[in-house]
Amino acid sequence: MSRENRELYHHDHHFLRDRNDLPFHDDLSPFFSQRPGTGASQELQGFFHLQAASPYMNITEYLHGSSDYGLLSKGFNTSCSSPEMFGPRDGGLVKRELVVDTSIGTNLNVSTGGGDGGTTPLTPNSSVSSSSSEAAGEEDSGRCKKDQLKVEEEEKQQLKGSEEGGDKSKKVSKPRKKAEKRQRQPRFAFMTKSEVDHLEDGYRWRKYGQKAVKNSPYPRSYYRCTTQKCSVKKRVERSYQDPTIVITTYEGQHTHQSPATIRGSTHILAPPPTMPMSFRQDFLMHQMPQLSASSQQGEANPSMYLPTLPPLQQPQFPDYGLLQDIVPSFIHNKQP
DNA sequence: CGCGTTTGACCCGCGC
DNA sequence: GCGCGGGTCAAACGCG
Repeated sequence: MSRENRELYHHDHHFLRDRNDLPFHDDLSPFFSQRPGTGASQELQGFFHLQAASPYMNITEYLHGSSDYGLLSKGFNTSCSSPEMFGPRDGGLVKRELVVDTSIGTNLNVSTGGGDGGTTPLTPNSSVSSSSSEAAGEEDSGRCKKDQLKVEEEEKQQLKGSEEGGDKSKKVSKPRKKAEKRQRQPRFAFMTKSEVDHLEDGYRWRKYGQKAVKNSPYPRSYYRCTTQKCSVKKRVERSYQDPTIVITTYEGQHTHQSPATIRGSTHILAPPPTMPMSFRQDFLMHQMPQLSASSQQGEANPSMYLPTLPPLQQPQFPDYGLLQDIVPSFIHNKQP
């Protein structure tokens, strides 16, 4: 590790320890903190509050303890924090905060054991918006009809238009396909301390858009998985409050293995089968950016990241032992 | 030539 | 109804 990196490491440490104003974007903050009755000014505190107040609600427990998506969803909704992960990558330094949002999506609320998948209020400390999943469902069903009608209408108009020979706009010569309603997928957000915007996660992404973010000098980039029939998307934006923080939001589940995984790194970190595929892969890829990046280049070298962990936290896996080890350590750091 | 990025325009939902 | 902002499309462009 270079001297520069070492300095960054210390900086990062301070960041975690001292900053109580973790930066979130307006649109992301609701994912992380949805406590009713809290003002906007408390959005940021909300997330931190959760980290501190829910020491036993970490992703590892859900990986271990839940055999159904409902519980997993609950846990995700509660917000999870990942360990600090340091290591040189792409010439930059990467540290990660893991935050999971499934409040928008409905896919995770698959038949929960207790039937409380999206409706059971959690602890007062949790940030769960239990109604959002339901609402999303209703919304979806409502919108579906609407959209279908719209599509039919558009088709009619298109026919009309072609008959009349009118092309009002050059740009939109082809009407967009809207047969399929835009469905909200489960989202999964990471906060990453990184110098690079687009982080390697083992998948291939194609950028399909970029938008300026309101109240932020940094644009938001939209990526889509390049694999055919895989509709996973991700948004990448830089926090306007702390430009060193990159917020990556995944949406959807990969219908395939990651290229990096295929190349033989799965035996090192086999995620639990209970975790949705994309979450498992993305999560692990994000926990092991160095690994995924290096394995992608055919030079897997776990020692690249192992030394960054204290001896006791060095993974004893197979399996996801690393997560198990790291998450509590991170949380312990948060304990007074 | 294929693949990925850029970028302006369009779509759509939502709040007022 | 209108405006705003987030999300997406697709043509143009760049690069290897």
